[in-house]
Amino acid sequence: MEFIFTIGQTAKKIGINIGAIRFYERKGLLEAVERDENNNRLYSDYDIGWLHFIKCLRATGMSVEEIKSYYELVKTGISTLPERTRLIEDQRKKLLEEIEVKRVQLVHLDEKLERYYRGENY
Amino acid sequence: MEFIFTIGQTAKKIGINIGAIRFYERKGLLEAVERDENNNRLYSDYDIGWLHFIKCLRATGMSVEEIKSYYELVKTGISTLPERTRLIEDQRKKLLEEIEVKRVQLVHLDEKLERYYRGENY
DNA sequence: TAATATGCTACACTTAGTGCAGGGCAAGTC
DNA sequence: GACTTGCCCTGCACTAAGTGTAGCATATTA
Repeated sequence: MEFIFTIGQTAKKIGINIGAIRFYERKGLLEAVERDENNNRLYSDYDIGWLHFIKCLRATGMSVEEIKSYYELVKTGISTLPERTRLIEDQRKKLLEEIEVKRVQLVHLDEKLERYYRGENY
Repeated sequence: MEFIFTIGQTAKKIGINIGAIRFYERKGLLEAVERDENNNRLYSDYDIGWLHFIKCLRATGMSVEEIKSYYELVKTGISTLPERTRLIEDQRKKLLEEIEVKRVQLVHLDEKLERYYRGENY
């Protein structure tokens, strides 16, 4: 009961496009998974967990290239834990900055709306 | 004293790439600006203000295509104020959602870091 | 037996730019 | 006068991170 999900089921479970999964595989973010007798990909719970985390990292703004580097570290083992920690910390910092930028833009939109609500044209 | 800035000065003022400005012009987000006798673009304070707002809208995640539609409405005049208000309101909503997504991802990163700090490999 | 659903690969296309090649023009300098 | 530097021009190629499509295979279901 290890490899149980087709790519379609996997994509649905994670909330990601089938093409994106294949794309990540091509880019090396993902080991080439097992195939059934018809050459169809099969995903285990473990694969799905990792894909889920890929989605999470992408949502934080980490690039595919960076995720790949991170994945290489994961594969190397526990010795890379400090470096991985640093990578995630960096990403956390970038994410905080992005949120801050978005918040500033929110204020700008609110100011614009205020003017529009007062009937001003600009 | 109306057209005073070269494209380089303008880009610096706004904090945007020269190529991006030309790109926006090509896409119709911007009227083709005045040129000097050597065919170099010249930007007025008004142009710079609008470019600044383009940058702001882009930072909220509004697409170039949508900004173009918005610009068409601006050009049409005061009669489009309700529609423009709706567009900005929609964008505000999307932006709030994006901020929320980022915040959720921040929590995920923090959880990951917590595990890493405890020496766990995953 | 035929229609429907799902999967495969390979390739083209998209968005929002960035970077580069090849050239023009003006100012400063040797 | 020639040369270098610095800005600008156009047009084209390239990038990231996918998405969409064509053409094909296989499996289930009516």
